Order: sequence, then C-alpha cells, then structure tokens
Amino acid sequence: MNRPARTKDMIRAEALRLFAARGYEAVSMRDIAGAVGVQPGAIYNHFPNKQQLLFALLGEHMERLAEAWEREAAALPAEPAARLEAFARFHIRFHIERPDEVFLSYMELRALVPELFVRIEAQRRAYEGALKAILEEGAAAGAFTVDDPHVTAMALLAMLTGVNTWYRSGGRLSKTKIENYYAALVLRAVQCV
Amino acid sequence: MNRPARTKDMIRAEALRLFAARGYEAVSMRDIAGAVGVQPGAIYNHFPNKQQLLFALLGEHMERLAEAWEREAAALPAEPAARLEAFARFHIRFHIERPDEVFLSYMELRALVPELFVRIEAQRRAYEGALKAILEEGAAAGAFTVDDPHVTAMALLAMLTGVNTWYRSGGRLSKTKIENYYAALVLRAVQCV
Amino acid sequence: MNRPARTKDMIRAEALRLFAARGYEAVSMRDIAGAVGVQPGAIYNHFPNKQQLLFALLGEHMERLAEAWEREAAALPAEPAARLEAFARFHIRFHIERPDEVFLSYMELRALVPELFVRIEAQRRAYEGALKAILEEGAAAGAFTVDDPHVTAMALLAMLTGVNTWYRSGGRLSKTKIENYYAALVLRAVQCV
Amino acid sequence: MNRPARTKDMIRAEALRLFAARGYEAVSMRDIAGAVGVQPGAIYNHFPNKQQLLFALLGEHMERLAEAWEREAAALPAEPAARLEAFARFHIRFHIERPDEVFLSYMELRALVPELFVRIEAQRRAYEGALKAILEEGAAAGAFTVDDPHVTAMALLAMLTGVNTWYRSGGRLSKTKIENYYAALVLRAVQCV
DNA sequence: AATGAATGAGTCTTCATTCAT
DNA sequence: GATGAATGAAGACTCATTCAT
Repeated sequence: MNRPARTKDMIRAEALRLFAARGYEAVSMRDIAGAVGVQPGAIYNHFPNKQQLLFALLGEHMERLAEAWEREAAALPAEPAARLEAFARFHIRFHIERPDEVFLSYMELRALVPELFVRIEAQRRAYEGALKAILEEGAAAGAFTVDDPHVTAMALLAMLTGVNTWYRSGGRLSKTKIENYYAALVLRAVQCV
Repeated sequence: MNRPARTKDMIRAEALRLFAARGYEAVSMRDIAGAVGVQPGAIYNHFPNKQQLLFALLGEHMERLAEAWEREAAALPAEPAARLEAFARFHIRFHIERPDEVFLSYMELRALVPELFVRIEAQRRAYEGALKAILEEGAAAGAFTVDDPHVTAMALLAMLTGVNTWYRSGGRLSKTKIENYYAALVLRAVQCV
Repeated sequence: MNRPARTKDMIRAEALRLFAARGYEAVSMRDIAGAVGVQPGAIYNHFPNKQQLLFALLGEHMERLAEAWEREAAALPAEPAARLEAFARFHIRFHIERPDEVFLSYMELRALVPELFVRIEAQRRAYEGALKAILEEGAAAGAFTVDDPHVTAMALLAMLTGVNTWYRSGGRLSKTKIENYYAALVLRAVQCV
Repeated sequence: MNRPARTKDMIRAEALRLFAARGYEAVSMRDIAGAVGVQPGAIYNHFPNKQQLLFALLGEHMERLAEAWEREAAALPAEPAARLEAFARFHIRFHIERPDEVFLSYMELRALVPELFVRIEAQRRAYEGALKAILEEGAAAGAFTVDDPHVTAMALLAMLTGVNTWYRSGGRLSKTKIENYYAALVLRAVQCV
C-alpha cells in the first residue's frame, strides 16, 4: 500500500472515529483533516464530499456485514434452534468488534440524503431478512414461539445490537461470555429452551 | 396560559420535533424559530442557549419518566413475574407514546456538555436500576433465569426501547398488542413462562 | 430625591463606570441595566438612547468643568506665573478626582455622532482657550518662554491630564503632592522658575 | 512579496486604520474584510481571531519602537541633558509618524484579554524605563530638577505623546519645528536650560 | 416607571467546498 | 496528491430598541 492509499485509509479511519464519537454534523472536514494530518482540501482528492465520505463508511460496513453473514450462512446447521443461535452469536461477534461502525450505521443514517439513505436501508433490510427467515422457518416447524416474525426480529435485533451501548473492551465480561449470554436470551425469548 | 408562556411551549415542542427528526447538530436556532414563527433572538428570552434547550427537553422527559414509574411502582404486585411484566408493559406504554423524546434521549445525549450529560445519565441509571432490582429479586427467589442482572437488564431495555425504531402510530399492530407481545418476549427471555 | 430619580442617577453612575472601564462600544444597554438592577427597557424611560446617555455624561462633565473653572477664574491673581500655577493646580485637582469622566471625555468622543461631537468639542475648546489666554498674556508680558501658545497649551494639557493614566487613589503620593509636582513642572516648562 | 502575503499586509493596514479611526469594538471583521476586498472568512486564514489581530498590530508596533530606540540608544551622547533631548526628539519623531499605531496602543489596550494585555504592558514599561533611567542619571548628576523620576517620566511621556492629539500632517508647523519645540519644553521642565 | 417579550440587524466565527500552485 | 488561500453561506448568539401590559 503506497503513500496516497494510506492517506485515504487514514481519512476513513479518522472520519469513522470522529463521526461515531461526535456525530456526523458535529464533525467538520477540518476536524478530520486535522486528525489525519493534512489540509482540508486534501480530503477532496479521495472523497468527492462529506456525504459521500459518510456513505462510503456506511456502505462498506454493510457490505462487510453481508459478506460475513454469507460466509456464516454457507455453513449454517439445519435445525431452527441451531440456526437462530448461530445468527445471534454471529451478530454479537460481528457487532461487538465494530462499535464505531455499528453506532454510525444506526445513528447517522438520517444524515444521508434520501438517495443514499435508501441504498443503506436496503442493505440493512436484507440482513434483517435473514433473521426473519430463520424465525419464520422455526415457527413453521413448530420449534419457536413466534406470532409475528417481523416484530420478533426487530425486538431481537434491538436487544443484540444494544450490546454496544454498554460493552467496553476489557470490561468485566469476556466477549465469549457475552456471546453465550445473548444467545441464551434470544433462544429463551422464542421459548426454545 | 398567556401569550409568552405559549411561545416557550411552542419552542419546546418544535425543538423536540426537529431535534428528533434531524438531530441536534443539524437543527439551527433559525430552524426552530422559523417553525415557531418568531425571530431567532426571541428563543433566548426563554432558554439561555441551544445546549440548555436540549437539556431542558431531556431533563423534563427523564423526570416525567421517573414520576410515571414511581406512580406505577406504588401499585406493583408482589410476585417477581408480575413485577417484571408490569415493568415491561409500563416501559412500552410510556415509550411508544413519546417517540421523539425517547429518540432524543438516546441519540443526543452526547451533544450535551459533560456537566449536563452526567445529570441525565444519573437519571437514566436510576430508572435502569428499577429493572435491575426486579431481576435481582426474581433471580434470588428462583423465579427467573438471570445469571447477570446488569447484562440482562441492558439487553431487555434495548429490546423494549427498540420498539420505537419500527413502530409507527396507525400501523398494522395496536399499541396494546405490541405491549402484550413485548411483555411475553421479556418474560420468556428470563424463562418465566 | 425620590425612587425614579434615583434610578436615573444610578444609570448615569453605572454607565459612566462601565463606559470608562470597557469603552462605549463594548458596553451594552443590558450591561448597564444589569448593573443598575433593572431591565434594559427601563433605561429608555430616562434616556432616549445610548448615544444620548453618553452625550449626557460627557456634556455634564464639561459643564461642571466650565463652572468650576469659572469660579476659580473669578478669584485669579493678576500675575502671569500665579495665574498659570492656579490653572495647573485647578486642572490636576479637578481631573484627579474624576478619572472616569476624564477618561470618557478623551476616549469616547469619537463614539458620538458628529452633531453631538461638535458640541462637546466646543466646550473643550473653550476650556483650552483659558490656558491659551494665560500663556499669551504671560508671553506678552515677557514672563513666559512661549513661542507658540497653542502648541504649548496642548503640550501642557496633555501632561496634566496624563496624571490619570498612572495615579491611583491611595498610592504612594498624596493628591496635594502631585498637584505641587505638576504645577512646578508646568512653570518650569515655560521657564518661569 | 506574493499575492497571499499582500492580503495579510492589507488586513494589517486596514485593520490599523479602522481601529484607530473608530475603535476596536466599533470595527467589525466585515468592515476590515470589506476594506481589503475579501470575504470576512478570509481574514481567519491570516489571523486566528479579532483579538489576535489587534494584538499583532500592538505587539509589532511595540517591537518596532523598542528596536528603533535601541538603535538610537546605541549612539546616545554621554551628557544627561543631551540624552534627555535625544529621547524627546526620538519620541516625537517616532510617534508623529505613526499616529494610528500610537492611538491604538494607548486607547485599545483595554480591549485585549488580560493575558495579551500584560505582554504589551511589559513592552511599554520597558520603554518607559529608558526615560526613567535618563532622568535618574541626570538627577544623580545634579543636572536635572527631578524629585520623583517616575512621576516626571509619566508627565513628560504624556506631554510628548500628546502631540498626536493635535498634529495633522501638512499643518502649520513642520515636524522638525515640533520636535524642536517639544525638546525645549522637556528640557525646561527639568530645569535644564 | 418598570417589565418581559419581541424584533431585525448585526456580531464573530466556522463551514464545505473550490482552485491555482 | 497536497497546500494555502479564498468563497459564500450559515452557525450561535447579542444588540439597541420598541411596546403592550
């Protein structure tokens, strides 16, 4: 990776960090440039504008999520409970490692212009659909207590994603323990004990 | 209520609406003044600055939440499961009615200067403590499956509060049905079926 | 003196103090109102606007100066040196007692609109004329070394008025000593030893 | 000198002119920008804020004064009277050429925040010290009538600096004549005739 | 005579963005 | 690819002043 590519990556990294810490609107291009160690104008050599910089961060995160889930789904067990547990564990694992990206992709979607917003929205819907499908299969198979797969999916995703509101690396609980804990909560919530 | 008091209330209402819709940083005092129908300077007759306006909205919400829960808690049943259900139902009921306040109080806390931030944080902690206490009592009584009351409390609150990310008044499901649904999810998650 | 008159006097006093301390432009009507303990609007019951408030302070000062000098001049000795000494002593005595008024009337003249400016200017010219006349008489009588009465007058006035840039009440030197000191400086400067 | 450097110099020049004419508080960054022919924001590429712009003008003036006096002092005669005369002539010559800088540095010191104020104050004290030293030497040598060197120094400086309150270039008297006149006043004031 | 709320213009400063170098 | 200077619009906030009460 050559010098300029490193600048682009640093912009990405610092923008992510700052957007997550203070919010998209509260961060100026000057702030990002200052954190990277370049002048504001230099950013425009790598991203056409602030919106597109945010969009790049969000879009890349959603793509990585989709790809990671695809790999996971390829080796998914057959049994509904195992599938649900796998999803829960995957979600915790993936999200707990990327608190900034997750925070951004939940909090700063609204900062996108509608055209870009809908593209991220669609990627998110697709991912939510994976959980919904598992819930529907489990419900059809009589394995889960799920009257309304959509509502249950939203509730479980909120619960799982919420881990980032309190988890701090190096805290009392290990990531593995948290994964176990949340997986159990999810399974019990659909009465799959 | 006289003319000026109405202006102050309108500022509160429009600021809440706009902050929730676009985020604190993305809303200007001009925007709020415009929505109210006064000049920007007039806002400063009622709130000393933008920070304090946000703080007023958040603080008042947290106080209303605390008061409402106090009233609820006064008539709380004795049995752990019933207590937990009551909390879940209360939380859904209270939050589903105030999507803007809830959104704000979760998303824009960071916009507060540290001094004001900690005051809201403390109010939130107190409320979270109520759920934690119920979980601890239930666990002690052997009524719930709760290894870690703190983590379970955080998970359940995230799940419950998450209702606002998808619920839109007038949608497919009535508020009562949603309340029932979430209450059941919560009870099952602690294996209290 | 009744209540409202006291308010007017307090406005005068606080405005004088604040204008002298920070400058006319740097002081807001709110500052003055706050110092007096009333709301800004109340000032307008006593002075039509900020300009006229400044003008009142300056004009009253110049009138008091003119009156005081008139009284002094009525009992002026005949001899040029004694007249000059009397002027110097009077000037020091009068100015050292009113540092705020003096400061204002030298520094904030320019803050006046031209129409009001010329009125204060004229009062000042009249006072300067008194010194110039003494110098001219003394020069004509061969008592002083004064080639250019105007320049000498300006130089001596600057020297005398300058006392306020360093004199602080309660300092090392008494007012009387300072008066003696400056009187001697003035007399020597016109070689009247 | 390239284009941008010219902008910075023009900002300096116009700010000096406007501050001297109307006072620091009465001049807006818009005024300065307008006089220079740029947008207000452009000023901030050269000076971090209005305070620092004023401080730059004052500090540079004081430095130029110190340097000029240093050069003068290097060739100072030995005799007290000649030294005092040299100081008086230097002061008049230097100040009569820079009415705006002088006006600013006497009138707008108070507009500086304390931290910047003390730095200019210190530079001024150092310069005043030069005159005081001459007076003390002359007094010690029995050449001057100076009871209190500090008071005499303040009085003489006020007199000399006062030249700017009335001198207008192109007036009745040449700069040389004024220099002669003030030098004589100063010498006589310490009875060094 | 005083208040409290309002106005409309203005304050300093910051911003995203552009562009010649 | 990066800089430094610039723009034009907008930011929060303040101001002198007015006026109904």
